[in-house]
Amino acid sequence: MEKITPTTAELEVLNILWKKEPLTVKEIHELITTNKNVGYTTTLKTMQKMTIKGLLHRKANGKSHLYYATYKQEETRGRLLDRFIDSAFSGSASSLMMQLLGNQKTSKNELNEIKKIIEQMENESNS
Amino acid sequence: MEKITPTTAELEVLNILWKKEPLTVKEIHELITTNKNVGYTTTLKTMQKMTIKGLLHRKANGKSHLYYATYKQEETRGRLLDRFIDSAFSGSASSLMMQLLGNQKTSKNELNEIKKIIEQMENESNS
DNA sequence: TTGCTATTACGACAAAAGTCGTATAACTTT
DNA sequence: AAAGTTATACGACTTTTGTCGTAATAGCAA
Repeated sequence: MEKITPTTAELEVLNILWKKEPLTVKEIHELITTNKNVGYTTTLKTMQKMTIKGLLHRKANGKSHLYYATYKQEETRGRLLDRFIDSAFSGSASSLMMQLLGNQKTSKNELNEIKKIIEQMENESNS
Repeated sequence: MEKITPTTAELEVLNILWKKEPLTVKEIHELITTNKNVGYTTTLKTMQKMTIKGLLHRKANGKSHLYYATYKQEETRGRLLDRFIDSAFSGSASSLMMQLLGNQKTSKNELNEIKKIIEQMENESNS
């Protein structure tokens, strides 16, 4: 039962759906193929499997279906993050943070965003 | 050539090796089996595959071998983190940070540490 | 209502990841 | 040097992921 850990391909679908829900297979496939190059049935099959696993659910809509993400973005990402920290950072969240901040690929804008978030948290915890 | 992205099982080995290097298969296997339950040949095979891929290298040592990680912890973790941010957080590092701070209850001291590091980075990039 | 097209359903295959059994080889010990 | 022990080598099998071809179906158009 506890197995809400989508794969990479599944996350592509979810990330799209979390932005704008619901969507049809066709719509999602069009968005996916702006970056990547896969056949329509591949996307369809992925989504059908996700539905069976419980990651998605759907509603008939004329001849096609409208798909919804079952689990909220934050919940799923939290789970994935925990797993990732365990495997890649030996369970140390602060190691991950340091890595993130030290990473050259993190842009200055992102750093500013992060700084804002931290300041905000500090204010909250002071009150 | 560019493929330094270890799998979960491979990361277990690397995380051990990064702490205390070099080690034999036996030593690593003993450490792995404190948490998990796998056969000796499984660990051995994993490490042999890693050696072929270039993730590990080794040195004869009497009847056995001493293993070393080829890539530094920071480099590997950076690569993994980038990939993870892409797939799980649609490429947004600040989203990940927010998730991290929202999930884990980070202490005030740790927040200050992080803030310091960010300021330091900003100064460096301004110079 | 007959056919056309869009969509889904189903099955199959390939590659990647994880696991282990058995064989071989290399030291030790006697 | 023979026997025993310990480590490695190798191959095989299983599960998970990703991919797609082909068949069936449902709604629309003529």
